[in-house]
Amino acid sequence: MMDRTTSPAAPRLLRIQEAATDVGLTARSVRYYEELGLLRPAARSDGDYRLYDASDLERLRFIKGLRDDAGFSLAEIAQLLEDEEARERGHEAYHATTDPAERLQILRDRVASFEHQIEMLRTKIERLQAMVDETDGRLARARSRIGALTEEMAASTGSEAAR
Amino acid sequence: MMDRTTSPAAPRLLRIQEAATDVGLTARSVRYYEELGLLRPAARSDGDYRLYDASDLERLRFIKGLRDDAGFSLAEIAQLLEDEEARERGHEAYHATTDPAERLQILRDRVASFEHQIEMLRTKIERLQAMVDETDGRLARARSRIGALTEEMAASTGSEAAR
DNA sequence: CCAAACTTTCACGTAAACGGCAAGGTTGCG
DNA sequence: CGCAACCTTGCCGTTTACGTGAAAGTTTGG
Repeated sequence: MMDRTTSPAAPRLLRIQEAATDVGLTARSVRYYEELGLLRPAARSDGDYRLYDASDLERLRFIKGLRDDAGFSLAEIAQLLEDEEARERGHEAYHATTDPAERLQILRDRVASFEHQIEMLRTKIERLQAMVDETDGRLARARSRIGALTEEMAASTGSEAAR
Repeated sequence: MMDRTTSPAAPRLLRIQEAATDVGLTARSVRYYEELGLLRPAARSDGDYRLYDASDLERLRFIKGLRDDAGFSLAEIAQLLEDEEARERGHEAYHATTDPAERLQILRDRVASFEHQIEMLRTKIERLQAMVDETDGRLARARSRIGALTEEMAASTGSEAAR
């Protein structure tokens, strides 16, 4: 009633600066990622302005997450995204056929791809966890020394008080 | 009898190339790390060759682990190592005093430093884990679709066989 | 003692991941 | 329609983390 948008479900497109700050990047970085083939804007305006939609923002957040959190290089990220796209192409191929055998194969490829990605991440996690464990051990030793020391001190004050 | 090394418990020093390949780095990287203040060789030969001992190798492995596994920058690693050294200085200060209160303070600082380091690592782990979880979910969905599909296929073959 | 292999410092080169600026085109508000 | 604010491509600059010599000194087996 009140909302009289022209097209049904307008996709809400953002220009580069807004898209970038939205996900915590700079416009320059976003253009650079495009240059590397990590993404392409959903559309361009008449005047050739880049226009990004929600899925683009998701993709940008994914990239930023991999870069900042996981410390992956943009080249590695490109690889992961290529795998992702292979899965999407698989998705289309999946709907393009009705042959259950073909569909099964597509799904199996997806599974393998996911498993590969998970393994990459798990490897990193394990190594980080090993470092945490080691530090944890040293932390525990320091704490037990604190415990021993405070007991000692309590004992000595106690004997003083007892005198 | 057979082993007639001059000094008792000779520290076994390596020159840069052997030390580097030993831990999976290049000599250049090791020199660069020294330039950044990440480590200093345990000794120098008469002719000024860098000589590394076991603890140097450990330190180099630590650096490499942080760089490769955790994706930390050398600047971040420098920070972590500085914290570590602060702890070591604390260790010396610890043995230099007998005042229990002072010792307690030193131990508390150590604990705080360890806790800080663990938190840094845990943060990274959590973010990676979140990515694993998401991928895991997608993996599960793909697998359940495989399950449904194979059942479907089994059913259709079954009905054919039943006819 | 000598040559091969290793090392030193100094210096320049490079790939990755952007930052920043110039010259010009685009949008959109008043 | 005018102009401020944003965008475009192009290009050069910068930082990080090394690679790659060059020229000279050091070690060590034979």
